[in-house]
Amino acid sequence: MQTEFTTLTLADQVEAKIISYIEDRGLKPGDTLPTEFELVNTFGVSRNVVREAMSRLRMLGLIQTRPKRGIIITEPPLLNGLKKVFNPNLFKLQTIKEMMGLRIALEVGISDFIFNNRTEKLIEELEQIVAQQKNISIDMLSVEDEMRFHTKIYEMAGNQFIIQLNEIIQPIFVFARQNYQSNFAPVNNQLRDSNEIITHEDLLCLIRENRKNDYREAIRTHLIPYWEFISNKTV
Amino acid sequence: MQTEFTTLTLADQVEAKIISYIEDRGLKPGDTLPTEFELVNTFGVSRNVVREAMSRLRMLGLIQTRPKRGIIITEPPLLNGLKKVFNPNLFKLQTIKEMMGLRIALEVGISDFIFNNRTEKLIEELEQIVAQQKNISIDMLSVEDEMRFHTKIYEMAGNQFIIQLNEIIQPIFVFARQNYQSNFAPVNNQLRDSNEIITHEDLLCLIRENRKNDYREAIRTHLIPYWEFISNKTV
DNA sequence: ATCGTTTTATTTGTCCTACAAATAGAACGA
DNA sequence: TCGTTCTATTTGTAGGACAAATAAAACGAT
Repeated sequence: MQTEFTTLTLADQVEAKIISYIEDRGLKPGDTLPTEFELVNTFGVSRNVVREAMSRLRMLGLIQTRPKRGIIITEPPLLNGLKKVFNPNLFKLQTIKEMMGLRIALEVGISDFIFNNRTEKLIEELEQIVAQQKNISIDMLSVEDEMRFHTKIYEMAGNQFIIQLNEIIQPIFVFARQNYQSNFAPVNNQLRDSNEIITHEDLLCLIRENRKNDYREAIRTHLIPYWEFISNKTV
Repeated sequence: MQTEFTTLTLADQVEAKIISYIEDRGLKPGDTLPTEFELVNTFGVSRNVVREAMSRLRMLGLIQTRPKRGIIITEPPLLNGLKKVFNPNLFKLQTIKEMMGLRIALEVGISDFIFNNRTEKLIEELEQIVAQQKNISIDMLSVEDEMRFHTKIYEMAGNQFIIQLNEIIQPIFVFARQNYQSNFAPVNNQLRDSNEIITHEDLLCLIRENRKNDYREAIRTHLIPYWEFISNKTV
């Protein structure tokens, strides 16, 4: 499992053993793990090593530690790790494109969820957002307005995990617009010329009128610029 | 940010500061961080604390450490953290349903990707998989056959991140079939009675014949049992 | 006897020192 | 100039010490 450039430290090993320990015994949130001293004895390593390993699991939200009480297993927030490493500066273009791809797939894929969860209140909130957005140039909204609209769409879908995932990967779009602006403009112009642009207003309208099938088609069209971005081999 | 039940340890604080340090300076993979001793001095904490924080970032794949060379920033594998905490035993039902939801959304959402990436080779591989699968009861495949088919579908979509995400959340379906089997049977029967079942053979056929629009509809139908599972409030 | 308070023992959080192991870079030599 | 050896630096691991928190036990008053 270990590649030739990484060495497996004792902390790595202890960490893996603890994770296995939890899985193998089918432990559940609320159950306790052995104390640091017991772990030191069973693994035959220094307390430092055990503490490094536990520190990692603690960060991931897999355990909680309290003096005297010991180490308690908790239901982990699933995206803690992703959130911490999500820094577009560190990503190569391929990764950025894959994030775009994920976003397209999710937003197309949640269409059914939206219409299943649709409430008057949510629609009104979406109307508010659409009403307040301003074009900064022709058919071009500010990043913030874009984010606000799409975030609300995810909210309507109602899946907390997907909502969080969207929140975490949002910065990718700010980043892409800042760094690859030129890649979006031509597609937009082309779409406008052929009168194919689907605006937020259009999407809102379809949601309000409960036109599920039309929405599924429309959201795909709306996302075409991103699709072009990830398909463009020359960027 | 700190809730009333969690205390922010020094390691938590140092970890956060290092992450900000990387973001604020716009550091990139290959760049180096200060040495442990320098961090000890700048933060005024013990080496232990610094090491706990770096140990976490190391685990996430954000940095690499080597004697004499110091601490080097790397492009982080995005799903390291999720992979480590992904243990269905620890999840409440709501979380399991959300994972199901994610899977449905993704699999519906990647339809366009599949037809964009479709190659003769991949189609043949999918044919192989479908040819080798065996019914364990009427219209019911083994978990392994299910996995093999859908994993190949994700592979056809070609998005590495989504492929990894699918690999990580796979255990949820094994888990759900083992623990909530009874929730799938009635839906399946109902679908069979109304002759609405879409099999893997049907999906393969649509892919082979390049019938993109039909596939988009078919995959939604194919996933109805899962949809019912997550919509069922009484489970 | 019960309830509230104090004490005690345990456990994690932090600091420190020491040494081993790896290695980048300098010094050296052919 | 190139390959080798040496040196200094840096991370990895060990172990000891004490502080802080707190669960559980002991205690005391009503």
